[in-house]
Amino acid sequence: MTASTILIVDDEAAIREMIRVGLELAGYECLEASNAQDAHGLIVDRRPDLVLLDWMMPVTSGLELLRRLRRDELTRDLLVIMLTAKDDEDNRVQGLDVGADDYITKPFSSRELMARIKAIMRRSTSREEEESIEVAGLKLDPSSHRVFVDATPLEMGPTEFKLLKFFMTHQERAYSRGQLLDQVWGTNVYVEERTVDVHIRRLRKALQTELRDCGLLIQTVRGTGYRFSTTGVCA
Amino acid sequence: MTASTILIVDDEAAIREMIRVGLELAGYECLEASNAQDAHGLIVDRRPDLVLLDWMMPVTSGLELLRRLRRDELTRDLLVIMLTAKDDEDNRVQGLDVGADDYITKPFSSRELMARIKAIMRRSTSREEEESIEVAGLKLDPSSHRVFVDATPLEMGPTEFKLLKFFMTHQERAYSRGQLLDQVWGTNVYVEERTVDVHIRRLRKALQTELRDCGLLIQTVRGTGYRFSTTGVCA
DNA sequence: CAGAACTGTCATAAAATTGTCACTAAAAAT
DNA sequence: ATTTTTAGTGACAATTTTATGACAGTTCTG
Repeated sequence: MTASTILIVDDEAAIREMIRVGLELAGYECLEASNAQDAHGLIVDRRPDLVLLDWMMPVTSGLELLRRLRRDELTRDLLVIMLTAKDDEDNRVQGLDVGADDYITKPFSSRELMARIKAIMRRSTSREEEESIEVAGLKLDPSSHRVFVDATPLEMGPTEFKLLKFFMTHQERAYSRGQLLDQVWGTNVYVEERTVDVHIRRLRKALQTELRDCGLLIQTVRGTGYRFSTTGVCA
Repeated sequence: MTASTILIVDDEAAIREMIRVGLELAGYECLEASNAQDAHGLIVDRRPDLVLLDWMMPVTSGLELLRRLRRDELTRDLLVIMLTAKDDEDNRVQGLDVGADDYITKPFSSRELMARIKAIMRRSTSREEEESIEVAGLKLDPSSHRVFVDATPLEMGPTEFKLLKFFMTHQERAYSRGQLLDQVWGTNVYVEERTVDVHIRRLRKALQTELRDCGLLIQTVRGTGYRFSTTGVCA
């Protein structure tokens, strides 16, 4: 188990269960917050690897918190497992829609919990250090969340940034729209595939400066998807 | 939906559900088998993209079948979603441990089923890694979906790419137009055989560079069809 | 709460790809 | 040497696939 921290929102029973089972955790914490905003803030603060999110939180809504987590760049990649009541199918679907990685119905067995956590963590790519990436005169700095061509900063939205980041870390390879949705938007998100086209366009536009047109770095692969390649100019 | 085939093991209700929902499937099949071995054989035979595996099969055990699937090289990468009874927690855990990609509890909503399938299939598309093929100074890279002569990328349409890929993986052998249609265009597609000629020409043209004329690699076998052979220059 | 920034979808325009033809060139058969 | 087949070509019109601009609903930011 690679969890360095597991953070449980509003469900002491769950964590006790985990401890009982002997889940090897480098650390864990049980969090209580009166509203989604506070909870979100605390989570950002603690930087856990995994969040067990109780759907039936007394005060705030699990859905609301999950939305916030998925919206924020800082917590977007967080693994979130919902804890839902046994028959609460609507919420489950809703949760998956909003971007929960998985759910567990209460009451759950420790074995199931562990299996889920294992599966989820195996599935997710390990987060590594965020170093700035530089390709063909294009520099992307994850920490400052900015992109430069030579020295001039470029303007772009969060989605375009993430898209570019993915491309810069996965060059010279064609990706289908579906794969891009999966990688950039995240799993369990229903978005039209054509939406990718639009964001590609926005990104290409953003990569244009008076000096260089780095939008050419993003090549369209007909019938397949897109590819980021330095073969296409922007020297 | 990219499923070319979805195969349902022993659960007619599930497939009816999917049809009702309008899940766009290129094909599907409901399979019944008296034991795990037979079922495994049938699955190998059908080569589906996804298996919905009912845990409560009347005769054979879902677990046993899953084990077989994971053991066999041919079916190892198959996506498997278990269908389990609502309270059958032990089996769920067991299934995930043995290697199911996900599970759905019955009765499930069509939305949930679709969400799961979509997510699972998107996630998996990058599972197989194809290696680039290199022949006589000609390099075809499936991952980037490109072809190079030496280092210069070549331009060609999707069909020409597929055609070339087929030839490069099936060298030194003559194929009739009909065979090529089957292999490259896909079976049950009604297209004039002479269409192949046209695409052969387009491919030959695409393979021409100022330096080399790799179009010569594609030889015509009079009265029969075409053959890809390194005997024909482009050294 | 108002204004600015983003997002996901559409409708439409613009491009690229495709399957066929008609016609020419090349080979094989008479 | 001619006729008969079979393959190579260039041109097209139909279809598909992408690129774009506009929009309306939301989410941030003050």
